[in-house]
Amino acid sequence: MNKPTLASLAAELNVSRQTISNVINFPDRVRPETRARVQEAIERSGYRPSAAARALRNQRANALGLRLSNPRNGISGSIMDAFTHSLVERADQSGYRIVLFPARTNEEEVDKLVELRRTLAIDACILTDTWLDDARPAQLAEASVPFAAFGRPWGAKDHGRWADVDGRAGAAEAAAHLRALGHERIGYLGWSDGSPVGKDRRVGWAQALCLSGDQEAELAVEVEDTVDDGAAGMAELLSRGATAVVCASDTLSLGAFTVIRRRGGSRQCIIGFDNTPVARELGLSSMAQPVDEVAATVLDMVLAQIADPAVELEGVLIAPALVARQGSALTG
Amino acid sequence: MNKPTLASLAAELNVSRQTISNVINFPDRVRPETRARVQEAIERSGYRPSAAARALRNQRANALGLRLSNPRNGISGSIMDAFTHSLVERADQSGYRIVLFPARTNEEEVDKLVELRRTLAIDACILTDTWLDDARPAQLAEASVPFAAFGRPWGAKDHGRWADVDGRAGAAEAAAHLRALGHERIGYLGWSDGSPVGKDRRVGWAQALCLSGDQEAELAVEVEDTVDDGAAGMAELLSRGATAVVCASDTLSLGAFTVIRRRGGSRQCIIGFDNTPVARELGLSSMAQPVDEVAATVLDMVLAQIADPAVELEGVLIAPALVARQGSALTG
DNA sequence: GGGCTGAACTTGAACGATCCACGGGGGTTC
DNA sequence: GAACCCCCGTGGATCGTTCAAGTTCAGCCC
Repeated sequence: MNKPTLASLAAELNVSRQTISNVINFPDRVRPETRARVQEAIERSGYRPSAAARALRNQRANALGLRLSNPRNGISGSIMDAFTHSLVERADQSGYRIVLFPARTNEEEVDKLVELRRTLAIDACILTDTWLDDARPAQLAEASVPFAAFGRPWGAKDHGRWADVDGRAGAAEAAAHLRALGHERIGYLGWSDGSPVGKDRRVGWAQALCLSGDQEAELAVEVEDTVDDGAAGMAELLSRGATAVVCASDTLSLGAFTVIRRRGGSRQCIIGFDNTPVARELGLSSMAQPVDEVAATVLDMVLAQIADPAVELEGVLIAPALVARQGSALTG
Repeated sequence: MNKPTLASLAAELNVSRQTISNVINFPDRVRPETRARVQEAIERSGYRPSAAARALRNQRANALGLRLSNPRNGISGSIMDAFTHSLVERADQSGYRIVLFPARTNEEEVDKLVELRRTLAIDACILTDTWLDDARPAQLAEASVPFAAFGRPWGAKDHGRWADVDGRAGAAEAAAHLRALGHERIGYLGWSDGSPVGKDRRVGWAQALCLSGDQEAELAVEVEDTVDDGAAGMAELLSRGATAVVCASDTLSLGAFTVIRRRGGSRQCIIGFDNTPVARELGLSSMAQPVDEVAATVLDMVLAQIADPAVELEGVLIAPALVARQGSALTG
């Protein structure tokens, strides 16, 4: 009834611990008939190698750290949720577990990561929500904690260990789609927080439409990321003659939608960002972030670093995909 | 530059490993001046005890397993998100980490939990999304994996290791609130999936209003948990003379809202469930689930079991709280 | 037949923290 | 002053796995 160990199994089978270890880790080092005998015993006894003992001996935890980010700004929180899902699933397939931990600030996050790494609780980590001049990559590199980030090193020195969504290309595609629908004055409804992500999306929209500086200033409105502000911004854009809009988030596109709807317009003139459940439920078009590809990429990056700490990597940009919707009979 | 260990620190300080270990784990066993000297050295060198070595020696991982539940049904996914947040934060304060893992089915979840437990990767686990005749509690008990569940053992034998939200009380409070606002025909917009959670909420609504069987049948409409179905259900309820509605979810209440709004009604006659970001953004009232208390309770329960595997526990019901909103100037 | 090779398996020694039995010094008690 | 206890601290053994260095033995060649 006690947990079987290498030693107890070995005694029972009259072979050495090492032979059993080899059957598990290097099967071809063992003669086929011995291997079969050992494997049978493993199955029968339900033996599982102790992760703790392995971690101690190999100096490797087979785990990755992930900060549980702060409750997200409203509706758009679900991107991180989806990203976490992909990451956990793919990590699992590579034999890695994800360890969650809380942190209120970036400093606390780095402290905890370094601590987790020292204590052999994780081998590497994944960063999210990178910001202008984010200090975390440099600090982690300093402490030689392998990492990869979902998000560019905006402004900071390029460390190459990141994957990000190409917001510029996404906004450009959205704008082009609206133009293909026949719209000639297409507005941009963005964030006033000065975030690099927001600026990037705005540039994509302006470039796709080949706008002059004056035109861009006229057709872009930047507000806080709330439904109310989105509605107010949309009203403003309509008054400036826009007939369609590219939004920096689904929160804003929801606000825009409330205005369009009241005036009897079609929801097809709005394209949001992130393809959240709300957009799906309301039949609003949105740019879907390729979180699965991003998760796969950052995972590959940390695994590569674990295998070879000196490996050189290069950042990767992945374009989002337009999910065009036409609403539903009832709520249309 | 190498990682300090107990042995290396001990050699440097001319004390034994045990003394340092005592300073960390049982400070009062060591003379104050020795303690101070050791603590200083710990700070200076940045020494951290190896979690792997500890786990091996103590047969305890200081970690809890949590299945990353499947992408949730639309808008309401955020409850689990909030619950996870609370859990991670509180576990951290007790020195426990949360290990995420994916599972497609309940069987796979149990298998992985038993495996994680065997390999000493976790000490216990948290279950969520309990369902009618859920087999997981019995299976985990069988494998002697300590656990606690967010959700009652609907239908199954009461194992006592759970905390849940009292949906019945919540729906009753919502109904009473609407009546206090002067409504006399208050409908219920619920799920057609036959879920025990949904039935429970419906019972709360009916009891609070002292409805007869006929009245209940007339004023309750059950549909799928989508915005469109919610809108259709609300239209039906209005045609039956209802002037207000208690909804089983914010998804449904959003659907109901689209109908009420089109007819120029006030959003105050709608109360949803889960207090999701969408409800907040749109100024809709909703019953907020006390996820923080639930997380605290289940955490206490697993810690108690880790300390004493034979401990007897009793399930806990916690009432949700009404968050009354009145909309905003713009979207009102 | 001596020596070499390689396959198949065994053995001892880590990894780093904690438990346990014990030792030496100092004080108390009879 | 001898027996006893308490406090502080020591060193060995232990948790379960894997690495590195053996050992054994069959097969082969000159």
